[in-house]
Amino acid sequence: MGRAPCCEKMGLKKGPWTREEDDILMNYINQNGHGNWRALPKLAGLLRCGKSCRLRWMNYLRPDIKRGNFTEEEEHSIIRLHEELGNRWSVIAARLPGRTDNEIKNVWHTYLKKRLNKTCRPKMHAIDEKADKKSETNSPLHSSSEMSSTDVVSNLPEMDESFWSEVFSADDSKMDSIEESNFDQTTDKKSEPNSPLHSSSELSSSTTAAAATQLPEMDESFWSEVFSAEDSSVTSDISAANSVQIPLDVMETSYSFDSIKDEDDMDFWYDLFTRAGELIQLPEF
DNA sequence: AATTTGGGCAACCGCCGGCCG
DNA sequence: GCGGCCGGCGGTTGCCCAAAT
Repeated sequence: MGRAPCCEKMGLKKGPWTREEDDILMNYINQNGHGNWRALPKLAGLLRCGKSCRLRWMNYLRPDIKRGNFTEEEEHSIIRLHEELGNRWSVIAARLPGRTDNEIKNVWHTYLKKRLNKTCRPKMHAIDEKADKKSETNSPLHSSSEMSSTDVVSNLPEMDESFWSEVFSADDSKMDSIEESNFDQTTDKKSEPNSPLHSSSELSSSTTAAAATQLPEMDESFWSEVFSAEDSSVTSDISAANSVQIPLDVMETSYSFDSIKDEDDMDFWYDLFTRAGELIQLPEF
């Protein structure tokens, strides 16, 4: 390419826009349209490059931009669309009226991605471990325990975006079903009636898969509470049951790395995360 | 109260592809 | 077909501010 950066010329201002600059740009575009962005700043009397003007207009000054926090519905859409489209922020933005690609990108990187990672990482690792162990032994459950939980955490792989799609390939219909199922991601996941582990089958597997794309806030203390309190009612509830269905609130809200004690635990985690929504046999605790 | 840390967000940078002469 | 211009896009940076220490 070799084309010089548009702002290379000296004398062009960079950095945050002032109110006065905003007014000038807005007034000019309202009266004349933006036309040629490169020529615009000169015509409007701004000491900015055209690119900067365009960005300011597109991301901030346009009258049709919706300001303020993203709604739950918008967040769901972003997660779903990102799964479907990847990092094509402009395409995603086009499907969210009033939202800019930059805004969506920011929301993704600062908020939604972390939520996905928080929930997904232990599962990834569990699956990784499972694969490793399967390559070493045919036994899916063996008790050798050379890897500490510290190692487990330090060896966590980076999450690949495609992984999420592979594991929870939630499509639109699934998203619809979750919406219809009155799944309330705003609810505190530890609160009743969404008990941490229960034996009913209220939640379909498609619902679970879809909900995995919604990922509400995680309460990291939850699993510690479940697994560390030997005499807790929750633990005894688990022990008393032959099988459970892993409910959404468990999938989404809870784990603690500290609760991963050994490789048997890892196997449990593997089952937990890969068979959520199914009726599963409980391991021995 | 002062300092550090981390999150949120606006803006910048470099690359790409389409258009046009 | 080629090269330059331009708009658009996605990744990244850096500032600001609030929360934590």
